[in-house]
Amino acid sequence: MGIVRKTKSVTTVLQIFEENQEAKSVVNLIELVKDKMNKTTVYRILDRLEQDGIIHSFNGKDGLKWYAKCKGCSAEHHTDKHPHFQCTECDKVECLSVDIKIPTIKNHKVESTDILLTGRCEVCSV
Amino acid sequence: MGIVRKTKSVTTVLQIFEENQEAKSVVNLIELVKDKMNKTTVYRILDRLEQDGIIHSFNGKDGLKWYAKCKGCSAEHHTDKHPHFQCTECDKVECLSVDIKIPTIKNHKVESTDILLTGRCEVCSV
DNA sequence: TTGTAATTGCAACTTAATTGCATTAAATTT
DNA sequence: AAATTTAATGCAATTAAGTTGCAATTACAA
Repeated sequence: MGIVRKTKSVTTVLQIFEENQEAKSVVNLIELVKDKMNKTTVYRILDRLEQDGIIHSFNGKDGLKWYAKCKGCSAEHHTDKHPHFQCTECDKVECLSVDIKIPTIKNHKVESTDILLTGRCEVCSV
Repeated sequence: MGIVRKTKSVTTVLQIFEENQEAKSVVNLIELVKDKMNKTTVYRILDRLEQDGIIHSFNGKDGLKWYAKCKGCSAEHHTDKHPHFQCTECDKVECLSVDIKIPTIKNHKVESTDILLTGRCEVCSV
């Protein structure tokens, strides 16, 4: 179990993810709530929210950790095979709802799949 | 252009990639050559080799940077859409030669694709 | 209201990666 | 073969993401 007590900090972080579906980097999140809580707290809350399947994490193009709200995950069944798209121009990340087929790999037991597409987003591809 | 002079350090790093097809993390590479060159040199050589299309880089499951030898890349045409597989047990990374179809994303100009599969490798899945 | 254990703040720490600058050494020219 | 040029390197310091230990705080159940 991740979150046990619904503290002010937890509520604050959750609100950010509920405002829109956009993924956020930890760095970005820390900046957003820097007047309300410590960065360690942010890391720990994100950990717990992910354990509960409320949000999911992935690495952005620069290796930084990003989080976004899950649409159909629980603590037990944490399926997030959807790909992410990061803009090379504005760095923004979107969750994509396309389905990508991964073939089985001989002699390998694939447990998770991380797909990051990079390029120009709608706004930046003008 | 990346590499201009073929120094001892460059040769040393290249040899490592030629020994086998296995991908190596920068941390691992620095450790391997720590008696022969400075870590800054390792970072810079890897940068240059990648610019020349001799090796390619990607992020491993922990966000660390990994490098592996390219099979059909040049400085101009750096196509590396092959996925990578990292073992959750031994951390080893392999380049996979399977082809994964990425659908076009509406209003997005996809420039590159990074796919990282994680799970148990052949050795660790016993 | 009180007890207790989860949560937080803070400072220190770890580690990957970068930077500036003086020095060294490939490789070209003389 | 020596001189010249400048790419490449070493080193120390720095930046930044992420972690840890511990004391103080606070949610919440009894």
